[in-house]
Amino acid sequence: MEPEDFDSEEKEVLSWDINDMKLPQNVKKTDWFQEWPDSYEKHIYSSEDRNAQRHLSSWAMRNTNNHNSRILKKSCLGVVVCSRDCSAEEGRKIYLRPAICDKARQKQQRKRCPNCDGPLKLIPCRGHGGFPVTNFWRHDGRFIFFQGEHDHPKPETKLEAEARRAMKRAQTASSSVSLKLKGSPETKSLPGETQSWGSLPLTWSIQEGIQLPGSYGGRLIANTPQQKSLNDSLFFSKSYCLGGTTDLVDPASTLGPTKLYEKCKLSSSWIYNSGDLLHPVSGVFSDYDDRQTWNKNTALGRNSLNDNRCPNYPFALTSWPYDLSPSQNSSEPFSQQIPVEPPAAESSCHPLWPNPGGDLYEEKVHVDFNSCYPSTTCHSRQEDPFLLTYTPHPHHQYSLTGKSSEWDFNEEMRGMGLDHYNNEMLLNLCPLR
DNA sequence: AAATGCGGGAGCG
DNA sequence: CGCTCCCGCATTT
Repeated sequence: MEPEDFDSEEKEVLSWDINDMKLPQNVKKTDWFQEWPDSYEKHIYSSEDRNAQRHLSSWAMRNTNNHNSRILKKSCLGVVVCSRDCSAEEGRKIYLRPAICDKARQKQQRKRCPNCDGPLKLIPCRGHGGFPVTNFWRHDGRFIFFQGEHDHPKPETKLEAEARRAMKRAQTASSSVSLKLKGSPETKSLPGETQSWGSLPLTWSIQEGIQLPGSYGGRLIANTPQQKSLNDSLFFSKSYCLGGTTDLVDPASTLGPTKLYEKCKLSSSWIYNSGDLLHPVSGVFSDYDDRQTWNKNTALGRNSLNDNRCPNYPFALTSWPYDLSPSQNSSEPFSQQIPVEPPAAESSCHPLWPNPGGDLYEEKVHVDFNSCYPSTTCHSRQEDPFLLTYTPHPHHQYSLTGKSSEWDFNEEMRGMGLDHYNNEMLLNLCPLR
């Protein structure tokens, strides 16, 4: 669709900027939550969207003070990699999620690579003209507006990271037991949480390859119109890549965040339709104003978190198959030689675990499958880092150039039955098997 | 323990 | 002056 095809009202909805005094309130369709907003994107979410309410992102984003209480600004922390650039089984690289808390992050960097025990290092995000990618959120009326962009490999999602930690703990516990039995010195390795799980081959698979249900493995986001309306199904759709937006790479992404942002402001050319993203750009959310509103909504229990019936496992798997889209061809040279992918997912184990942590985006997951449409189209360029990491075949290494974090193996996976992967994944993921 | 959000304050153009 | 980033604090998860 061409911009010209929109009437003035539609243009208003498409041309807003997070900094506008007034944001469009005549939004007919809200967007499905995007876990991995990349390139320059703008989205309008329902104020009832839990993910949006929480200003979530699979990218490791930290709050940044912009001295504007109405607009929440968050900047990307990048990704934690092995300084030795080691490869795990089948060439998988280590991409850990940077801790959001400064203190925790410093602590994290003192830990060792779970795979080779080498030192870890944080690769800062330079997606915005050399500076960290920024996301903006603003609550306004019944909507939550998002604006932002990214350009590097994805780190593991929050859920994955949590899962990994949980797994590590479990491992530690079990190794302690075994140590006592065997008298082996594993416990000493606790410098980094990674160690414990690092010893588990399976872990890697999990971390990298799997997405947790909860982790709004966003990569799978579905953008079909139908999906949008299903707030409660959001997670599900994401996980399963039901909708599948097409994340396109916007040239603007090469610009710095600020410039992009400005560029966007100036041009109302993006076409962003909630479900159908014609022109993805990174986003900023603006729902701040209505925070209370959502809180109320949330309080109403739209999505009860207690609902644990969602199948954790399935989600994880789903992501892959759907991540087909070859990257967003980002031609941008990644400043780091290291592919910043999403941090390994700890969550990988989730599938098997009875809802570790219990808070994995719970709610939505259980969601109605009916409402989801497994579409083959899904996929957004950015896939989950994990997904990427998971390399069924050694030769499937993905090249992380620029922002694109897509791996070739995705292509291969395409066409393969999901079930097949799921099963395999599960097996691989499950350290306890 | 971490994640999140807020806001003071410093540095820079 | 506007913007960004760093840092500490408080609250939530």
